[in-house]
Amino acid sequence: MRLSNLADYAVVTMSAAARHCGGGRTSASELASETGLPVPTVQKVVSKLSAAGLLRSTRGAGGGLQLARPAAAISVADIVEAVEGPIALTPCVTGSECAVEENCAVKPHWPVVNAALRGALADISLVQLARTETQETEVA
Amino acid sequence: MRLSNLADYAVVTMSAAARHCGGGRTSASELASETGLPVPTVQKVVSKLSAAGLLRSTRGAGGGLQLARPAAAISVADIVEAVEGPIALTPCVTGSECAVEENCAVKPHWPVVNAALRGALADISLVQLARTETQETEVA
DNA sequence: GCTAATCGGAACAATTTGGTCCAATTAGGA
DNA sequence: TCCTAATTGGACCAAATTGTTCCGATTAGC
Repeated sequence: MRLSNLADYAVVTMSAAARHCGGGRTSASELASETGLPVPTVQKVVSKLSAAGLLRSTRGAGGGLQLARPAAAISVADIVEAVEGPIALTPCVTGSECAVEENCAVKPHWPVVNAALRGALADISLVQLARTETQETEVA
Repeated sequence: MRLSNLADYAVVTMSAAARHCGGGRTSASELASETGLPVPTVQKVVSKLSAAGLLRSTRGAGGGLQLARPAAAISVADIVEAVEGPIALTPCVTGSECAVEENCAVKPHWPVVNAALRGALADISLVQLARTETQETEVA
């Protein structure tokens, strides 16, 4: 019931990358120094993120990373799914391989919980995360 | 982002145990045969469940299990927390040991998601799960 | 054409999880 | 009163996933 560390790092990394929306060009090492995470870890996170289509990477010298989409169109749910795969609390939700599929009275209840979780994650976009820590309690 | 198998088994096991609310006395092997789960696995699940105070166990011959509380007072959140510990998507929620605690703009958003998930799990009680699979779509 | 810088994937180590077994305990019968 | 049988409780071991690190492939710039 806990988010994996990689997914947590991915959210932080994307949050840091969103602050470079103007320039658009950032490197993995720069993101590592900004977030305080080890460089190899950020590299792995960035790889998964770009493989999922959330980050656009340019190889070679002078290359770098940039957001594939505007920050408003990227939610925390997208980032988590990019790293951990589809959000599914139980195997029943996606596939159907359940050891006790016959008399499973619990199955019809899982999609409700799953939707609630995913909805809560989808409600948070990158623009809300891109604000610095000195954000005040804005009366939204 | 997936529930552990043990927690899934625990929910199924408790759902099966709730159907014995009348007699109150059930054994782990009986629950295993009803759910189709391997016996040792049910034993382990039952141990954690009784250690958490959700199940009352009586040792010795003729002993057995029974729900410590009425089924209406037990929610899925209780079962999950009994097996996996407190529900916390990130370490920030419970403790404060975060590698990037300084400039973590993501931290204030996690309690919201965490509460949404826990609320969805707490809304489902054992009485809803105790119904057999032949339950119809009751217009609640 | 060469060098330097960067991403991408592969390999290794560690932690947690899942499964199995045996010992401690106790009610029931002789 | 003693013995037997049945059941839970905790401990042990194997496996999978996760987390970290490293090295190779690729490309712009000189």
